[in-house]
Amino acid sequence: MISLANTKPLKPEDFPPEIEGLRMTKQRREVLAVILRDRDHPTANDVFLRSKDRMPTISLATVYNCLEALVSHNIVRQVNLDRESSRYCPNLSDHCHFQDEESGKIHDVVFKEGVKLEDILELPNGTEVRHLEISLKGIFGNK
Amino acid sequence: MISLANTKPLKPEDFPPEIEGLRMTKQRREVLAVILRDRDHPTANDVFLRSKDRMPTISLATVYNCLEALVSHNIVRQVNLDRESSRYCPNLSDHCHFQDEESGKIHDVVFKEGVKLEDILELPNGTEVRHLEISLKGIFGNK
DNA sequence: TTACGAATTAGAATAATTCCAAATTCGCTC
DNA sequence: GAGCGAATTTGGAATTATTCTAATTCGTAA
Repeated sequence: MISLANTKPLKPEDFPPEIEGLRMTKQRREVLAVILRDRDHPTANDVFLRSKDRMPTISLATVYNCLEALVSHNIVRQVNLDRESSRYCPNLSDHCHFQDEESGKIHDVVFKEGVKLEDILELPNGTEVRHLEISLKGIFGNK
Repeated sequence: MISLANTKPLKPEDFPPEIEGLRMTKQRREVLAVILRDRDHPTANDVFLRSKDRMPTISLATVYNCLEALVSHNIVRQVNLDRESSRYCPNLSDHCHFQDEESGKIHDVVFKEGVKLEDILELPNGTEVRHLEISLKGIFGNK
């Protein structure tokens, strides 16, 4: 899997014609560019509003379509915290999310070196973990 | 904090007049009884349908009210998986949730003895974790 | 350039949850 | 037990995020 996590394409035009088997249309480029530019875990509506700057005709439905395409092709990750709207994250590496209750900001948090799931959870034999989501809330320390 | 996790009150009438500072009304008793009886992580609507058996006049709005009262008084726990409706769980001890992708069933999973958050996550100094939610999906092993 | 399947669009539809205002019930005090 | 203010319940309307639908447009390949 290629990772766009650390690339900084300034323009949607910079994307290749296809990523992870997904054909990159104008709208998908724009949506992806927004998510890679502002790494602040925007909601679908945030992405919609920001995309409209460069592409005033884009519709909210298209943003949802694009997000769903990007997520199902493992190009961006969908993040669900509580019952709030889904957020989108270009960081594909294993990590979890910490929502600061004062600022509302969401921080990526990584596992300590060498931590494995089997070491921390009591899982019955034969269990196959396909998805894992860890979310935290509280006060996030010194930045 | 008292724990109702292992009690098995057969009748709502068995509850004391007040739990965790929350006055137990007829409806709150009924809702709590349902959650303690069938420990299958029901949704608000599930609770509503089941409550109607004993209390045909209860309304969905009341079920939501009762659930919110029970949750905010730490009598039951609200569980959010993905974008699905919230589910409710009488197990207040530290645990996480595993949704089996074949059966749809939700299993409680506990941490291994002695595991502490600080040991597994890279959290900046001064971080105060107030809520933690871990959810897993995949195939749940033997039993 | 034409044709075809895929993608986009606007708006309607859906589903979970919350809000609201009226009716009821509760816990007290007399 | 009657009266009273506060809390709770109720049904229905409102809200919000998301999905669906049907019509249009786009992109590519012949």
